[in-house]
Amino acid sequence: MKNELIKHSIDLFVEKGYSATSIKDIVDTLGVTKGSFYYHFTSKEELLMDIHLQYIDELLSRQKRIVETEKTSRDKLVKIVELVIRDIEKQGPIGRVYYREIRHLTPENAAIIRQKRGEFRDNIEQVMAEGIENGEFRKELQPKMITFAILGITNWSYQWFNPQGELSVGELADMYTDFILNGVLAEK
Amino acid sequence: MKNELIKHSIDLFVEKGYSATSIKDIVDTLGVTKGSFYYHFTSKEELLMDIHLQYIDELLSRQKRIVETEKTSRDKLVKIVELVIRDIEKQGPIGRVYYREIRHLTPENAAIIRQKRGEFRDNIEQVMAEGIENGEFRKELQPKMITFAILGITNWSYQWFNPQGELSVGELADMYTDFILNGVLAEK
Amino acid sequence: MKNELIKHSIDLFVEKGYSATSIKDIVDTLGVTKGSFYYHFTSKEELLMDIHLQYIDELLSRQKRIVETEKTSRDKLVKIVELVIRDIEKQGPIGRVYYREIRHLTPENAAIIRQKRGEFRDNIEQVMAEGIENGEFRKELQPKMITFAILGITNWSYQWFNPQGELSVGELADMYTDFILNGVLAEK
Amino acid sequence: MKNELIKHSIDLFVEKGYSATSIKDIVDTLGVTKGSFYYHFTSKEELLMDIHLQYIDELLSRQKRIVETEKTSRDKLVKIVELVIRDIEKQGPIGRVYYREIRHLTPENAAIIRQKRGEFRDNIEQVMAEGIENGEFRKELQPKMITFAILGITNWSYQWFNPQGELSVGELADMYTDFILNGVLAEK
DNA sequence: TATGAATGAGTGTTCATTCAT
DNA sequence: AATGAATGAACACTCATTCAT
Repeated sequence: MKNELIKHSIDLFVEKGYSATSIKDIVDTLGVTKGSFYYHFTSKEELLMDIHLQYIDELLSRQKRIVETEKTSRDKLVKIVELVIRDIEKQGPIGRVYYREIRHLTPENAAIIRQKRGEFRDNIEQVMAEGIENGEFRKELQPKMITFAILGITNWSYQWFNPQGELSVGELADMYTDFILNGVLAEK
Repeated sequence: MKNELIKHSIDLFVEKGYSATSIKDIVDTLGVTKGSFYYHFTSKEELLMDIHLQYIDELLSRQKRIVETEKTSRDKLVKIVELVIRDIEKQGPIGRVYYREIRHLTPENAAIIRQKRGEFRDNIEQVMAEGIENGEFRKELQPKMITFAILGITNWSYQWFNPQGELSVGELADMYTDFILNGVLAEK
Repeated sequence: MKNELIKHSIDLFVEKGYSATSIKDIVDTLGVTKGSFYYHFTSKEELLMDIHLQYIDELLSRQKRIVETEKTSRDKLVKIVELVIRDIEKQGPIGRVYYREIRHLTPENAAIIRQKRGEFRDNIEQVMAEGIENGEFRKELQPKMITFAILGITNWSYQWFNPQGELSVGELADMYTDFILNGVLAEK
Repeated sequence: MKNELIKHSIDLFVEKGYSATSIKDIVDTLGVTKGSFYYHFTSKEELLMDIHLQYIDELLSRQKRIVETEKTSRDKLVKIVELVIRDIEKQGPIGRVYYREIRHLTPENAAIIRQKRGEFRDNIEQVMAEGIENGEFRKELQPKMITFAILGITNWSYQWFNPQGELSVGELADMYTDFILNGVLAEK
């Protein structure tokens, strides 16, 4: 039930936004009552926090595995980009909620999520820094700014990319890793 | 007065989001009454539409001038990226409202804005296509996808970049044009 | 201008009711502004009072002439019924406002109108009483109740009768005077 | 609770009219909150529709029984008049709301009510037509117009008759059936 | 005469939340 | 684990009225 509630509320949050989605909207799609919702969640915000946590925690753990497994900075970067892009299909629309509704969390909860987001970003930044250091990436790059640029490319895809369209997530991932590598790889 | 209302509401929409900002919030910051708001706007949504129109129309007209003035595809691309990045400082926080709140427009109004967004994107796409054709840009690039990547980089900056921070908009623009050019320019 | 305002507001009051008609509705149909309305009327209620007064005063004066002019009770009654029925066409929809919106007058103004309504009713009642006394009408009738019955027949016509329909006001008046006379005239 | 709300709102609608009665007025008389009102009704108009339906449905079903039970046209007519007049006391002031506030229903709902009103009128018309055919009523009568006259007499009573006054509903009913019969019965 | 801008109280309605059952 | 009823604060919006110009 709790998972059902989460699943349906994500769809609604994507479609109408968190503020514009009422508890009634959520429970109506499941045919249960509001009281039932409040048995499983103490507040609407707790639900939102659950969604955020679930998403970022999975992303972080998979990112960690990549960093530990891959050898070269180049491969680490490629795999992380692929992770985020391919997730558009797998995790579905949750990503859009994730980037948009953080301001509706309480300051404390927002801080927790921001910290985890920071971790994810820091991990990319570190890959960049290592790559620059070991000569894989160009020396002039500023790891922090390039990280934001990469996140911009990938996150923005959640806004416009349709996995059911003419391009598959795989093709999009290939295209973008290619583009990014061209921007960062040192000339041979 | 109408302009004052627009200005203050942008700040509030940035901070709390459109749905979470009440008309009362807006008029209170100006010390006027709700009745006054409704003298100038027929609805909250009209205000949001005004904000969207004002923003995209200015962007479009400046983009048009760039495309007409600059000679090479490279310069066109550089200037457009600069236009968007430097706007973070000039137009201030309005950009964040622009990308986030479109779903609160009526379908008709949203369609109008989406069409103008499409124009802006199409213009970049055309610059890419021209550059590829005349040999300035790499042959393998897909104009459409690269355009989305560029928009991802620039738009995402509205989410995190602080013009009062250690980096100026000018420096960020330089960095990003450099990164993008590296990704698209054909080897010499 | 004042007369224009009265004329258009009657139409709106008929259509939507007094409460549901706003000053804005009224002035919009004339293309003027609210300030203009308040130059001519001190309040919305004053307008309503004007409408009531105009209507009842004309009715009363015409009724008075009938009572003074006609000889028999029967003719007095017939002419009064005709007066009210034929007015559906002449005065148009004002009658419907008259009977419906009196409760939106201030108590003082409502009292004035009710008193004039009372006069109109009393005059009919007196015709009935005279007719009974002089043997024209049946002895068993109670003037007061019959008066209300007659007013019911005539006033109700304002609710359903369409002067542009298959029946003319003249025909309706004939039919109803006939029906009423059958109910009240003493057998010969 | 729902019934309580209906009961109290009828009183207020009678007194001040539908438009001039606010939800707050209604719930304040019961000491509950607006939220509670909206738990039971989806809108103010739904409440108005409920009132209309409740009234006309009962009237129609009782009218139907009369038409099926009574033998002569005369008796049918007498019983129907009595039904409406006696209802002033039983159903109380609801009748006044019924005839006055129909224009505040949505067009769809108004159509439903108007159709039921039409049925009630048609049933009387048919009694008239039968009575004329079988010789009980005068040949010259036009069933439709006489029906409106009868409805005028009875409905108007809702506006002025006070069941607690000097006359009882029974006496009023007798008086009016007598008056109407005099107007319609064929001479013997 | 008329306007345009503003007011402030009020309207119908929504909604997150509570709680006895 | 879930319901049905209720709350109360908030919301977008309306409107009669005022008033300087």
